[in-house]
Amino acid sequence: LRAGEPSEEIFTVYSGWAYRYLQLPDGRRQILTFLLPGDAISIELFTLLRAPIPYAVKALSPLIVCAFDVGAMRDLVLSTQVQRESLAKVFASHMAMMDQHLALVGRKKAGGRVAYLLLELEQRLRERNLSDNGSFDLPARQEDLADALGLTAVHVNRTLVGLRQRGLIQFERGRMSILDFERLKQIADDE
Amino acid sequence: LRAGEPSEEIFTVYSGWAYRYLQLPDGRRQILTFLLPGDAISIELFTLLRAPIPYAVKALSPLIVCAFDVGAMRDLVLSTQVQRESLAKVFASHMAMMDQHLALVGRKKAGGRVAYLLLELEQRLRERNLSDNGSFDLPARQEDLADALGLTAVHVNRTLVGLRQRGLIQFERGRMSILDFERLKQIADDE
DNA sequence: CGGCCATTTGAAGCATGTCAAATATCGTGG
DNA sequence: CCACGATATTTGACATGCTTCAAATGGCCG
Repeated sequence: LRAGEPSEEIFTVYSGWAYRYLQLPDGRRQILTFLLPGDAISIELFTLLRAPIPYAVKALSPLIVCAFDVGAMRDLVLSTQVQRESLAKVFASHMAMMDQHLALVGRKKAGGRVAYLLLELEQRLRERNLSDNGSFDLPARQEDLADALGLTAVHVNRTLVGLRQRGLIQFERGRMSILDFERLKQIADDE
Repeated sequence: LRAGEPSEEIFTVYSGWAYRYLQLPDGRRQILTFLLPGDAISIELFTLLRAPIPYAVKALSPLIVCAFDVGAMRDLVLSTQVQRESLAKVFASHMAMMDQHLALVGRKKAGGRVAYLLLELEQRLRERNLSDNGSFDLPARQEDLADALGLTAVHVNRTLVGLRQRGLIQFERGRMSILDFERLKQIADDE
């Protein structure tokens, strides 16, 4: 999805990963959210019709999405009290997540940012039964993690290697495992 | 407002400034949004009842707020098509602003961050007739700007002084003036 | 097997942070 | 109304975390 294009359809991720991002005037890019299976892309389209979205979306892996007509979807999610409650929770938890990311990027150093992101991804995947005991598929390259965390790919690499050497994580091409949740959480909090 | 406390009322700012922020485990703080006259504090309470808010809010200056019963407000904003449209726009523009901030903090250096923030504040104030030709009251201290931008108060100071020496802005205790919008925009884009 | 892309590592530079002290401004009580 | 203490801004010197540039290594796919 390109920034600025209005959409007649609203999508959700069925399988695979994608990401929402902003392309800056100077060419750099900030990844705003990783979109995982079960996530809605463009949640504002639940209530906003015919609006251009102010960001772009790209797939990180082969992606299967579900497409819904925005008008029909809007009528559906506003139709009952239960639906409206659910929608409100989707918005609220999305905003809470974005707030956390801002604090992460604004106030933590590399170690804490990487640790937090890994823990967050693992938790979101676990809720969807896509994490096997801390081990999960990670289609994002280190450069993608960097663009999400406000760092350089090189520095993300150094940080990941550091965590691996300390025995906290393990990873290879396309796969990540968290070995020590406790110490990783501590790093996410402290650094 | 303290983080974690549910609220029976939803507030809007009538006059004065406030800010939404997260307090991190290590004591540091990230300011998420400056709340200006006309802004709703806690927009998720428009649709979400009896939910604890995941951030705190503090006044930056003597503050007058309007308080509304959350239940009545929710019924009101969902009552008509026009109201629902307005609400959707409030949510969407809030999310777009937060996305921009994340990109700002994640991918720009100090000069660009400060320039962007000043331009954004001036624009939001101008829409409310609170900017006199680029000149406006700024109750935030440099330390507050720093906590919003992911920088140090010292470094914000150096950056501001730099902009002043170049003749782009002017400021004294509690007041800020933008002298050269064009060059400031250029810095916000380029740096 | 060869080429492409991602990861890894090293060395050097720069932006920002930290610490400390001087100056300026504000609010308050005498 | 002034003097004082508290708080904010400003400046300097130095430390450091992150970036940049460059090259080597490794994995994957055609």
